Amino acid sequence: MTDETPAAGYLQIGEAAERAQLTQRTLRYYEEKGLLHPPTRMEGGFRLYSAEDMERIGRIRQLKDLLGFSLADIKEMLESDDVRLQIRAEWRSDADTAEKAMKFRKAREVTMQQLNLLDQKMTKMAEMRDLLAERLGKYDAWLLQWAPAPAPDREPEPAQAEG
Amino acid sequence: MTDETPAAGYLQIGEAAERAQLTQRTLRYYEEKGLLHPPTRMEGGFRLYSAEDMERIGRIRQLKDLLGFSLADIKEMLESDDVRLQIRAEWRSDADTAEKAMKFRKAREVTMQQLNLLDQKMTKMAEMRDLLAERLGKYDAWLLQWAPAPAPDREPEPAQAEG
DNA sequence: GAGTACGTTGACGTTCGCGTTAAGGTTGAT
DNA sequence: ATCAACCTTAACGCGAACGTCAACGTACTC
Repeated sequence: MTDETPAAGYLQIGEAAERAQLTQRTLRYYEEKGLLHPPTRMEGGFRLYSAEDMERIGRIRQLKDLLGFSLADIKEMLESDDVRLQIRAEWRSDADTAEKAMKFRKAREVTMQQLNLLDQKMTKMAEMRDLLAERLGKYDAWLLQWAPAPAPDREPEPAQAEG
Repeated sequence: MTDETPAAGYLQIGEAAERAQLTQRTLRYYEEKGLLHPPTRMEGGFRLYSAEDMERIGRIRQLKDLLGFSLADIKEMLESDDVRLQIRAEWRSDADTAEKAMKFRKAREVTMQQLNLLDQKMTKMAEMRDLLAERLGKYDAWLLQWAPAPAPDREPEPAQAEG
């Protein structure tokens, strides 16, 4: 049993950082900034990241790298996620239905905003893509006609446009 | 003829900044960092931005806001654009075809990279979108069943997923 | 119990992407 | 000639998002 993980399924900050492709400093920084909930600790104080923590870290990377959001923005988005999870956790509590509905509506609204924002970005990106694709086509046409030397490396398939 | 523009079609930095929704400082900064070619100047040294300059500025905004790229990244992307424009400018020069072909291949390659990068981003964004949409659906289902109070604000149409 | 690898909390440093004076020159109208 | 509006460069400042020590504690092995 040469177990490398100190507690089943939990990761120390070193492993966690490596798997997430981030530095330890960054993880601590995210925690400091409230993007990550303070993870559980070992007796001695070592941080232990759960699978959920790792998921959340992944989300952060996504939102940052993919959409280029600031950590502040990401924090907001994650907090709306938290609302959702909290709802699931409270599910069995007998708070009256109206209250639940309120939370749901809140969560729904935030989700909607996120979705709309994403759609906007995607639309614009699609425009950019088309422009680039067209440009590429022109290059290829020219090269085909004037320099029939090496076949084009690889054709990028049309992203997801199909009739 | 109360003409506000000092030279036909050219804008001073004030107007340019306003139209581009950026600050003067930012324009100067972009120039300083090599993202913008030094614009032509008036006798006294005032910057004069051409329509092409303005287009380029627009591209920068797009790349920054939309994709969240760093200015360094954007500079690279723009430089590949410059290659393209340079080709068009040199078009009439009688450099031999082989040389042109080289440049075209170079330009093609860069464009391809940009396109692939965009496709990657779009794919991931689409995944995120689907996730959010699904989540939204669950909220709506719940609300519909348990709290038939206010009709949902507006339905976001499925961005471009069909098939 | 000594060593080594890994972790902890500060605290200061750095780069990016500008914002903000400061001090002065240019333009165009009066 | 003067004035306001606009511009110039230079330089310092600033928040975000970490990097990088320093000093010290923990965990596990031998």
